[in-house]
Amino acid sequence: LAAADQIGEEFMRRGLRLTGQRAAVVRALVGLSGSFSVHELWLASRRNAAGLGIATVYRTLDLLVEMGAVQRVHGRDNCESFVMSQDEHKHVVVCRRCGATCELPDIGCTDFIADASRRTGFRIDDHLIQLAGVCPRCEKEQF
Amino acid sequence: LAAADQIGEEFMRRGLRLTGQRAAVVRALVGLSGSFSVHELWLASRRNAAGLGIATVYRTLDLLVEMGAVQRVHGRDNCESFVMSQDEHKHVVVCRRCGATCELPDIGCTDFIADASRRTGFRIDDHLIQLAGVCPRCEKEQF
DNA sequence: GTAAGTGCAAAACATTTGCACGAAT
DNA sequence: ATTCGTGCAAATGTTTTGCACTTAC
Repeated sequence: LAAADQIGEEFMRRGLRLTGQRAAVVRALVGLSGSFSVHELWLASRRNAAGLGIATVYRTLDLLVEMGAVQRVHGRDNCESFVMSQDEHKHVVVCRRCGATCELPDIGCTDFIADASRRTGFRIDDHLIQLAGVCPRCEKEQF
Repeated sequence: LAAADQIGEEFMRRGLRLTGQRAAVVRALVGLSGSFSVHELWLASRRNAAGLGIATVYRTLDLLVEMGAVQRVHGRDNCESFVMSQDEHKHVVVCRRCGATCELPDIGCTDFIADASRRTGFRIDDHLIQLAGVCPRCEKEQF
């Protein structure tokens, strides 16, 4: 996919080496649909690079988050999932059943945030908005 | 505080015993302003109950979350903070500097969520909205 | 050639659990 | 009395780190 190449270039741009292991993680990343755990990403990456250590996945994931290619998904309790983020900063809807995700533009929540700022007096400069539910496909497949 | 008593009653109502340790945790809880970690709650609770084990704090915190008296606070990365929640389900604004929190009513985000549902086709039944910024007090205290 | 990256194993944490003892009803 | 709750310590699971070895540049 083109997305993988784009991320690869971003590594270079930042003066980071695009090693075989990092490329393997990135290729696995774009192959995974929806949200995933570190462990899942590790398993998927290993198919592209035998013997890949999980520590490398953690280290690469840190970089990917830092460069905005991946973002953390927060559940009501657990927060150990991630998703690839197509663009800059988007909100995400996660399917509680299959983990599928869908992104949403910022537009629409600005009023809400401005109002919150007005009510509380806080200077609000960051927000975490994540919706959860059931995706159309799972909805159709009955229970 | 009255809040502590109210939570104490909720324990009884659920057929749970209001032990000295649980009361100590609750008293510490209402004393803490803003968000706190498990460890911080443990330290504060110990002042009310010497020798209190951290396992008990974890267990009590689970109950408090279950009964809606406390909710988890999600940061962009770490998710190990909690806040006391006055009412049912509210959104929270957290001060990145001092951890102070302020709650917001659901009203205002319903349009946004309805729109998200329309756009994505998901049946959305849960949402996590947490804003971050700087509180008025910290803002005044310069840098 | 050299700095950056990797795998491995150990360490560091955070959280949960089993169990014998103590406390509340 | 009997059940429920607690402390302790061990177990668990996850993430980080130190270090010798390797690799991309």
